[in-house]
Amino acid sequence: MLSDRQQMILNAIVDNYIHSAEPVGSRTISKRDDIGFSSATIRNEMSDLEELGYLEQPHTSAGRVPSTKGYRFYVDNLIQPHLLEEAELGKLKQLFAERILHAEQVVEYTAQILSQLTNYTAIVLGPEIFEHRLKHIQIVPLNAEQAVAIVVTHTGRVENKLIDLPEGIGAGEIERLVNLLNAKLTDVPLWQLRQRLYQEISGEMQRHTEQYEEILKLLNNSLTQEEERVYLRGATKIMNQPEFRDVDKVKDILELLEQHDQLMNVIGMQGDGLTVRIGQENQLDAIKQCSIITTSYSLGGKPVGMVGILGPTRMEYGKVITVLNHLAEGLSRMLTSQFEK
Amino acid sequence: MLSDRQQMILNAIVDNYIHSAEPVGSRTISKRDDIGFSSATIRNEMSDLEELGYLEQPHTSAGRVPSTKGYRFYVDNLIQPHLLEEAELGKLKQLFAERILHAEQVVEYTAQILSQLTNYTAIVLGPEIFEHRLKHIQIVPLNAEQAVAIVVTHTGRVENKLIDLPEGIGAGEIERLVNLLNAKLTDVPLWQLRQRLYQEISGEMQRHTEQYEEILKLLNNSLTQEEERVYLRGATKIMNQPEFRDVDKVKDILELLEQHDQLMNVIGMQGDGLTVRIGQENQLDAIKQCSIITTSYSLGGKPVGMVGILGPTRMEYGKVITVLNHLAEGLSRMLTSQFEK
DNA sequence: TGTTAGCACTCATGCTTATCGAGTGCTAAA
DNA sequence: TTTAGCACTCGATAAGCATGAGTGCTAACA
Repeated sequence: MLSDRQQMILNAIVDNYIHSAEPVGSRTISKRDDIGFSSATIRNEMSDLEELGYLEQPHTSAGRVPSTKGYRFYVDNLIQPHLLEEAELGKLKQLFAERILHAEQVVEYTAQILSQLTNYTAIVLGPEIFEHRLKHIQIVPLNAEQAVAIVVTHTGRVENKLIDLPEGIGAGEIERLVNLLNAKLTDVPLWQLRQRLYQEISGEMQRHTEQYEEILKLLNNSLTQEEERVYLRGATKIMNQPEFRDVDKVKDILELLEQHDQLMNVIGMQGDGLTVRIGQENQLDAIKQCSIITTSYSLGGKPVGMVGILGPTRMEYGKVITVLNHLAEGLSRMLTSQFEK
Repeated sequence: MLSDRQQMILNAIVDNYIHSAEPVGSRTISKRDDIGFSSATIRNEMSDLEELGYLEQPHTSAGRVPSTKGYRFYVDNLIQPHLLEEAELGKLKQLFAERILHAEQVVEYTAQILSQLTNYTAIVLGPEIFEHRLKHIQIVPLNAEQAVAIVVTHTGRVENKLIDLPEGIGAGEIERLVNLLNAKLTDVPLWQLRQRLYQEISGEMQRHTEQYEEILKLLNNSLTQEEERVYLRGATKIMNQPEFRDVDKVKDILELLEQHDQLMNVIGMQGDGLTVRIGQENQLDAIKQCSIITTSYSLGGKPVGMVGILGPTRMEYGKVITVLNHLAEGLSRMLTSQFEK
């Protein structure tokens, strides 16, 4: 275990490095007000901390830089609560004061603000609400061959899909089917739709033509699967970091971020609650020099989505964590109050 | 006016530079099979071409590089038809063979393929169909306070918006209103909706409560304005270009591309048909070292959207123009056949 | 008169060498 | 246990130099 003094020094080094982006020397530390030792003493401790794996030296005559293990210790044990500025809090409050927005829009704004506040890349996922309950189904024929199928959930989410109509089906028949579907399936959770579709309707079905069967299949395929949505903001912020002045490094990261399905791997595979993944701890090579902090937000106590920040390992952990917590809490409150009626 | 030989040499230089990204020397040109002159002769011509403003010299003892004026002449007069490879044509055909897709999805795929084929950044706009005619309006109440308003157009586009309900309005009343709206407004072009809403309905209105007025206002505000959609793919491709190995240059460009409203300025302000905007000819500083090629695609002969490519000034103009033409034509055909029924 | 060979000149690039200084590790004294 | 002192390391920066691609100019040639 690290001694108090070692922790103090480690803390000072990480703090310093986070703000300077330069390897930290012993003298820099000994000059700090909160440290009362000479540079020689610090040097000895630093040497020990390096041996223990908390620090690294880019080369012999350079200062020290925190290792992944060092950051990990910092995040787990040393981090101090960060106070947000008035202006920052204001922005958050403003976001949560918005009304008349779809959940998706809220989430989109969230990403925007998150990125603005932290100056890092924001990734926001969801909300993936398994409890979406069917509020209304509608089929609008466009012409003899095509129609738009629309599903509205109790949360106000609207999904739509273009479908090919079976040949020779009339407007009246479609209307009858839609009425039937609405009567039988309203308030059914979307994830149950598939089985209920056949359970409830099959009895009635026999009295109708096989054309219904056709349409049901289409509905089944197209509307029971909700697409997950990822919002990405401030992807270019990473280029502000001095350690990413290299086009090749940046390219790998931005290419990763461009693929939204990959983003799910980056942010989605984390547990609920606050998670910090530092440097090497990341699976994907492209972001082994980055840290990712995520947390989940919830609806009625149940986690439904994620907010996350991607930045350099040399990230302002304290601030980001505070912002994320605020945001997730506010989002949860907002969603819950809006949809739990 | 440039002599035939000058044109030949300019063509050779641009060609060479496009593929090598290095300033082109007189010897390189004189060695080409299609040029039968010594390097000294070429040197003289190059000197003249520079004086005329078609070429530039990075420094005294370097080769020549085309100026904006040089590229312009190349594009306007020298460019030779480019033949697409079998595989490339295949990808395009495959795209146009897709069925049962919303126009937006087609456009999204288009951007994807465009970027893949050219290895540059693809920007696709639209389709902005002013002729969208109303097919169906629906209002689905979620609870006592909120509802989702949905508009379906004859092209299968679905727009939706969350609205606050006036206090004390009942489900029956909403249904009556919706029926009225559908009866009166079906087949009205969206852009006329605003005026027709009041024209047609005002007579009926007087018989109903002012709550209708409230809802009409909401519909008016929220649904008559269609949002334009920009699709961006392959933004990171610019980093493959040797002249963009500099993080600061890249940053400016990517930051611009991140703002979708700015993209409209980049791609939208062009005329119909094929447009090439080279380097300095661009308004925005961030892309003064880039070229943008755009063309419009149409529905029933009327331009409704744009496809464009953003790359370095040193762009493969011939190939990009060919691909864009193919694509715009195919898209137009596809849209027209799908929606002009 | 147009073309080309020849040659001196320019200048970015890459390599080597020297200098500088931040920072270290070790030793010995306090 | 702490710290002052000192030799040492090594990246960063600058200076000097050679190289070579490419030019412009001149003079000879067809």
